Amino acid sequence: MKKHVTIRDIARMANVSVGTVDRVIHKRGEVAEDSYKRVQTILEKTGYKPNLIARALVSGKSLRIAVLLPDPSQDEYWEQAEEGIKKAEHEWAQYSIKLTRHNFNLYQRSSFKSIAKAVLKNPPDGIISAPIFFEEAEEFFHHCQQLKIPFVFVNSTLASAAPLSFIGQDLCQSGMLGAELLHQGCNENGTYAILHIYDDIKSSRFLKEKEKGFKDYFQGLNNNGYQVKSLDLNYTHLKTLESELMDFLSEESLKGILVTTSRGAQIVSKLLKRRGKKGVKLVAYDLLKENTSYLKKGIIDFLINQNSKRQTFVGIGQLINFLLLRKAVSPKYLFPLEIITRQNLNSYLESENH
Amino acid sequence: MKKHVTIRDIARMANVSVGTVDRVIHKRGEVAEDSYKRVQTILEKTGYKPNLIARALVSGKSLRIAVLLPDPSQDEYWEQAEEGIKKAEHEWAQYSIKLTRHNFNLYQRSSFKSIAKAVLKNPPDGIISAPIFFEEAEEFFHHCQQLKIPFVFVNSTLASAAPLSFIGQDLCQSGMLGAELLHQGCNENGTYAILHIYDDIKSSRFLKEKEKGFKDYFQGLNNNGYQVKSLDLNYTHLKTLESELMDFLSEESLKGILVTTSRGAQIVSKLLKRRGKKGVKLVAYDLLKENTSYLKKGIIDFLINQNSKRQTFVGIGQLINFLLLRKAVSPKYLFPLEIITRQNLNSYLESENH
DNA sequence: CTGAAAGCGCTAACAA
DNA sequence: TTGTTAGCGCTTTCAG
Repeated sequence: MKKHVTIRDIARMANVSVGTVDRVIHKRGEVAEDSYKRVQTILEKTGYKPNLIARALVSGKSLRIAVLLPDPSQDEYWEQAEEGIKKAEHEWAQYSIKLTRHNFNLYQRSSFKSIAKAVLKNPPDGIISAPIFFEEAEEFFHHCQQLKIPFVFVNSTLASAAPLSFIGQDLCQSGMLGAELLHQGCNENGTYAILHIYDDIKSSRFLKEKEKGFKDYFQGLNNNGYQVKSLDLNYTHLKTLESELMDFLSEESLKGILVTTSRGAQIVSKLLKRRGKKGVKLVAYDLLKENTSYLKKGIIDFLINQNSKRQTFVGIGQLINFLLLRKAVSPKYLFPLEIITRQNLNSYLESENH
Repeated sequence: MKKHVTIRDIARMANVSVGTVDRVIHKRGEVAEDSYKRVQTILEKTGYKPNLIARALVSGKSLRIAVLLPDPSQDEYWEQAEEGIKKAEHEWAQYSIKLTRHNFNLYQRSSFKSIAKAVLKNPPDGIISAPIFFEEAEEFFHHCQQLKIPFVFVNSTLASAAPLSFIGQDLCQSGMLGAELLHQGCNENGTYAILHIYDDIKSSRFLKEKEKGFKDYFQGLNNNGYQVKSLDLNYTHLKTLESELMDFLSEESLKGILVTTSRGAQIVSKLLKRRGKKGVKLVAYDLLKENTSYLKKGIIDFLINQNSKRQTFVGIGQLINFLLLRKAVSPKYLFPLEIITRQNLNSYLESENH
């Protein structure tokens, strides 16, 4: 009865041809004012919805999307991100999407700069990236905006760059969650610490957001029995790092530690295992191999999953929705803060397959 | 260069027409043996993948899917399931899918029987359902199988019925998780209980799986300091139920309770609030309004999310993938066991919007 | 400025 | 048993 209205239907109703209707739908001009208005009203009145299937079919032209992310071989987190890219590639194979990798060195801002530049040698239809290096990213994506190349961010964002979409998590809330996981259950007074252990001092920008949440949580308790510490450690001198950490762990009142980086989690886990847990809780991030192994052993109590695989998968999807299917995309796509324990770990690992 | 192989390409390569190729692809016979084999080999050699877009476009016929689920107005869990159905309806609007609701009474097996029967008055192309009433479901879905109507199950399954796909969670593992959440942190000895509070005694089948996991967890600890209890209570006499529960809560050694049903969670929360938490941990299921409210108040410590909304959403998707896009669907689609606390609740509620 | 027409890849009805 | 052909709804030339 109320079958789907097609472009043909409205052409008939407006006494014009399908070509004209298409012109007003895509606002590509060359339409007489009155025809335009006539078509426009009918479009609205009928609530016309284009058939995305047909649209995708006809535009056999293959999109080219640039993947501007850290080298997956440098870091397991970004290796998982690459898996999401691969999965998307497979999922959207029908649309003959062309993804080209542009991997930069995670620890070298100059690398980002040059690799990013190379992307524009042959401008793609869209870009997926992570603005890890603040200034460089800001400059580059401003340039993209001028070139009208849409881009999405995963993992972290850059408000000033106004991406088509940001796919990630609320980092401040994530810090609060970390605090809660350390503190809940045995509501003991004591010292709770947030540890940042990294290579490049400049990536700390995002870690500070987690730290804010962490501190806010304890502040909100209205209880003076807690001491909150934050510690920034540079990874470059492993020996001194370890001894500094051992000092830290020897503190009697220490009740819980949130480690914000994956490297950090591995080091702290190792040391904590060596000296014995002694009631110190440990919360870390992401389903990396070492992390899940320490989780199983009971050294790590909880993991918070950022799901980098799904982030990139969704990111590519958003880009395709926008570029190919011309669907609306939400500017912010925040993932839930997933809590992983020994007992639900497998359910997460297995559902990754979907 | 290596553009996508089309049905036309292989027709040319096999010296037949597209019609013949189509016939062998869909195995609808009427093809000479040698043509068949020739086409088949070329199909395999080229690794031909049909263009799902084109396929969906041409089959303009609208699928009719029957939704055979409990009345959403009876229960908030099933209300959320209905939201997933609505979301799917919206998501797939392009394909002009027709969903017809057949809601049965959650507390009345006879209702299922008659409503299910009505579904077959005008046989749909596919069915999404939840086999809550064992015998009735078994009989009905056997019938569906004979009629070659594919069906998917959400929430719980029926192995003997061999659904096209089951979308849900591992209930036994879910029980283990519940146990872990109660027990972790303060590793105190004491009594841990699993409570089933329901209206219809026969739905207990699924609850027993959770109970098994719950018990297995404590058994696995190799520690005699724990006492594990399970309690089955019938909801019909609220007054006696409450007094029984109060007795139960008064036990000194009680450390934690896992409540397996949503009604149960509300009653236990109320009572626990009245008499004071006194260190008793409470874990319940699902993001229902009352549950989240008790979670925020700190009466409930953790919720395990079964995500009925996404279950039905995915279920419809599986059906459409199979019926319309002819994609392969996995017979089991297990969701991760999501842990909800005060600090990540909002991140889950908000991500529902996607 | 507008309309007619040729496809995108696949399906199915109809001829041969 | 085969090949031919007319669409599915939309986009995009290319003539008027």
